[in-house]
Amino acid sequence: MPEGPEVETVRRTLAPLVTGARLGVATVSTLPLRTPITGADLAFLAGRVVSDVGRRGKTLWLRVGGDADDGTAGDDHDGIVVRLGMTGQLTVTATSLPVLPHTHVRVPLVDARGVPTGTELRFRDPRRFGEVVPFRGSAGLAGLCAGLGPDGLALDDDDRAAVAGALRQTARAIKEALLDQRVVAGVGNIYAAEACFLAGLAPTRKGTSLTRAEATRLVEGVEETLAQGVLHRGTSFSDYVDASGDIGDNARHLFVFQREGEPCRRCGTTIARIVQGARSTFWCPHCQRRRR
DNA sequence: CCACTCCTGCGT
DNA sequence: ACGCAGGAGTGG
Repeated sequence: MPEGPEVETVRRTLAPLVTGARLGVATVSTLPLRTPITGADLAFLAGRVVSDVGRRGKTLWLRVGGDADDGTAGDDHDGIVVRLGMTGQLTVTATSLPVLPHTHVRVPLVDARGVPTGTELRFRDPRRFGEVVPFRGSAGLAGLCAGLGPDGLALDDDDRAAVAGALRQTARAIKEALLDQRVVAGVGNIYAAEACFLAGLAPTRKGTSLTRAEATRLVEGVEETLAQGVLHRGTSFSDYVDASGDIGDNARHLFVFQREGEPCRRCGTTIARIVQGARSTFWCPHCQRRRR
């Protein structure tokens, strides 16, 4: 997926397209997503106005205000959470454009009288590891974000200290620890490897082996690589697109991810690939020499 | 800690 | 035919 920078790019491109817009009646495909839903589960959206598009880590949400068309009273904390999984796409598309295969949720945008405006929100996800989950009331969104650590794109000094401390406490390899959304939210397989590179640390280093200075560098590396990802509007290898359907440009700025066999951009050493926790890790054996 | 699961698609 | 893919959860 779509890791934090990609989800943030979706949020930034989606917000101006839907904020203040009124939603119509959602349609939902029959194939189950990670969390199965039906059209009835999204019926509360009809007639409501999008008030806010938010994100924490890889979790994106739309909140709606006002009351529903069916007369039931709305709560300003109602909405939907969208998780993109590996191949999810959340776009605003002209209704006239072909509906691509694997499109699972469609929500038309309508005017005050309920007349379609000609665009719709679409969630497409070939592998169906993603999900669209309705929530009602403030406790609903909080529950869906429970367990997420601080957002890696918005760390304050307290967060930085907490993340560095958590990394120094785990017996796991640092690259695997970075994938744990409870430690820091929004880091996935691309940016975990990139953060280790920027910190000059072998991805196999145990968290408990890090000095304070190394842990601080690793947190800085996380922040730097995530910020670079947003700057370049996300990394597109296959499926990722923003809310307008545009790909991101960050792949060409990566130092190690998916660069096995290619020369390191810093030292020319051949980038290596190893497997950690059943997932590929790319790294530069020279720039990330193991110390200790 | 690991292995395995959910899925589809693409490259070799 | 097989391995691999940006995620995340479960069960041993």
